[in-house]
Amino acid sequence: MPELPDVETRRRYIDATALHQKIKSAVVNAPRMLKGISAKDLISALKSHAFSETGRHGKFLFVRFDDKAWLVLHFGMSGTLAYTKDESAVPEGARLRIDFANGYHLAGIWQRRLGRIGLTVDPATFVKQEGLGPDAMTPGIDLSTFKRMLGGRRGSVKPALMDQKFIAGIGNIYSDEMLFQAGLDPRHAADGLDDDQLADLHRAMRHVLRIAIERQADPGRMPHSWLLPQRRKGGVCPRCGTPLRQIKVSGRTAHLCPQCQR
DNA sequence: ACATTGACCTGAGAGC
DNA sequence: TGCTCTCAGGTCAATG
Repeated sequence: MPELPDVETRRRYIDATALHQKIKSAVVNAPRMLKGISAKDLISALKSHAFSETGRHGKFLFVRFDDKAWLVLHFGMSGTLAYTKDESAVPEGARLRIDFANGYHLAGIWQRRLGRIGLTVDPATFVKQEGLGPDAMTPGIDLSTFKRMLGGRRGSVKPALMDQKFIAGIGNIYSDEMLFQAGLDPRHAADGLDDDQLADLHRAMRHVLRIAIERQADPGRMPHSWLLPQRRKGGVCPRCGTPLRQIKVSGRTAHLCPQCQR
C-alpha cells in the first residue's frame, strides 16, 4: 500500500536496518524500472559507499550514499523492502538487491515491476524536476494554504487530493479515508467546498496521515472507527452501519458511505 | 484543463 | 480442481 504512510514506514525501516552499512555490491534485475541510469552505472555508483541519511517526499523515498548522490525509490502499487541476513531469505520478486559488508542484504521487492529506481543529486532537485506538490505532511500546508490551493481547482475533490503535482503522497485508499472522516462525497467539486468543509478536510488529511504512520501503515491496525477496515465487499459504515457504496471517480474505485458523505 | 481509457505487470479472488 | 475473467493501493500517454 505504498502511499505516504507506507513509504514513511519503509524509510524508517531503512533507518533501523541498512543505514551506515558499507555497500559491497548490488544487483539490479529490472531494467525497465530504472530511470535515467543503467544498472551498471547504478551499481558502480553505490559500491563501497554507505547509506548516510534517508528522506521522503510524497511517495518517493530517498537514500543518500554520497555528497551529491541519493538513491530514489518509488514503490508503485505493491513494492516493498526487506533487510535479510541470508541471501536465501531474499524474497522472490526482488528487483534490486544491495549487499552489505556485514553480510546482510537490502532487497527492493516489486513483484509487478510497477515502480521506479533512480538517482538524484538531492531530493529538492528531484522534487522540482518532477513537478511534485508539497509533501502532504509538511507543516507548510496550513489551512489557509490548503484553501487557496483547492480553491483554484476544477474537477472533483478526490482526484485533487490524489494529484501528486498538487499535494504529494495521497493515494486512493487514504483519500477515501480522509473524505470519509471529513464527511465529504468524493465527487464534490474541489472549488465548491465551504470554509467548514475545507477545515474538516484539512484536519482529516493531517489526522489520517499521522495515525497511519503511527501504526506503520498496517491495514490491520487502523482504528475501527475508520473506513479503511470496511473498505471491502460487504463493508458497512463504521458510524451508521449503512452498507458502503463503491463508485468510480475519475477512473479509480472510491468507497463511501452514502449516508455520512455529502 | 479535465475526465476517460488502456498500458504497464503479476497475483488473488470470483465465477463457472 | 482448473480454467477464465476481473480487479488491485500507482503513474503515464493518448484521446475526447
